[in-house]
Amino acid sequence: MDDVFRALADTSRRLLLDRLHGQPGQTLGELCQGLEMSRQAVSKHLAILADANLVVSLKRGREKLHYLNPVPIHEIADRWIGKYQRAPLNALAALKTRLEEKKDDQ
Amino acid sequence: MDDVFRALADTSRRLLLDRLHGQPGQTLGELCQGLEMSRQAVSKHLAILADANLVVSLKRGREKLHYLNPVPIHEIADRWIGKYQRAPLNALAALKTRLEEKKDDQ
DNA sequence: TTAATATGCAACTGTATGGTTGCATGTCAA
DNA sequence: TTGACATGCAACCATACAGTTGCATATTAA
Repeated sequence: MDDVFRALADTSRRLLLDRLHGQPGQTLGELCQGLEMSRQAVSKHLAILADANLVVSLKRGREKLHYLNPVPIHEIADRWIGKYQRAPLNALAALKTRLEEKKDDQ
Repeated sequence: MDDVFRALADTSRRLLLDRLHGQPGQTLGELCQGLEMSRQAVSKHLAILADANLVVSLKRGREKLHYLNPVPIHEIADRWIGKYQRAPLNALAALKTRLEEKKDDQ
């Protein structure tokens, strides 16, 4: 799961996921279009995303088609975020008002 | 939102969130107990979490009480993960079986 | 006031990371 | 077969980052 969090930490990689979500099966070259990065930079990002299993790929001739794999994101949502969904929002709201009352505290 | 993803990328910081989730209002010293890190390392992590608004704190005398703020996590779940929840799992499953059929691709 | 406690700040270090350039490999088309 | 195209690999660079050590500041208690 660490791989997934690490992979998601970078804006460029989240952008790539976003693009693959919008249009699945894009090649490396297609993913590069419109980006400021070099092809090799994109390739490295894709490798990191693939290591985290967030992207799977399929070779077709000299091209490589890339697909978003939402499963790790689902798992994070279920196993990790779910835990914090049950966090006491009301208790925090009360704390926040206390903090706002005496703003000098930082 | 970038701050939040960055903050969540580190295992130690997720551990700290976990501890604050289990027992809210802990001081820096309390959070250090049982960890291998130095106090300053924990302090830095807390600063990063605070920048991302994942942790809010409240000064009480010479102590500083730390609380988990689940709001940014909720926002990520709603605004970001929600988008991928609607990703076509079936299409991917089909792709995966294709990949497994000819494993030499990778 | 003084000592102990709790935290904050700053400088420094090693390593991870994002990015580049250059070249190699593999595949398609003429 | 030859050239163009798509991708892969390796070395290199600058910066970010996690962590440390050392000292400063602020609060409590004797």
